[in-house]
Amino acid sequence: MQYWLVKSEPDVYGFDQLLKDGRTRWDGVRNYQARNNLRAMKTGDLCLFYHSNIGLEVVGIARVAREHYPDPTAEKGDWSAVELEPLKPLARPVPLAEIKNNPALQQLGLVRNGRLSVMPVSFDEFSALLSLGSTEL
DNA sequence: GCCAACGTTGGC
DNA sequence: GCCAACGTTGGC
Repeated sequence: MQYWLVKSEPDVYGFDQLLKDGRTRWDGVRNYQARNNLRAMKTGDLCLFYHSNIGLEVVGIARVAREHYPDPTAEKGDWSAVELEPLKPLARPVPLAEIKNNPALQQLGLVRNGRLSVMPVSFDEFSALLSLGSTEL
């Protein structure tokens, strides 16, 4: 079991929309590092869902429902998509500012490289974020 | 709206 | 293969 963090702008596709849809294709990634992370995802892996640009907080947990396959939205190039389904929202969203102030979370990709949209999260980091979010699995 | 950080492109 | 120029992302 691996843990991940994915970013989305909530005015484009937010966690509420994922709850409504029940499942979605995670496509449009056009960054090699993020793509390679998508390819490493296994069915059942858990993803923290972060709202970038608006909100700036971790809002929910999703689960990998389908492993990577060629991204149908890519007209050229070697890109991948996965499918995600919602697990549950966080009881309390965790703001980026709080993450940045937490010594245990300084290694998080979100803090170290603000531009990466799909990143691995260690079990300890995942646990710490759930705890900050007053949420249990 | 600005700008820093990062990735990509293309000339040499 | 280097590096300058440019584009994009995303926090502030």
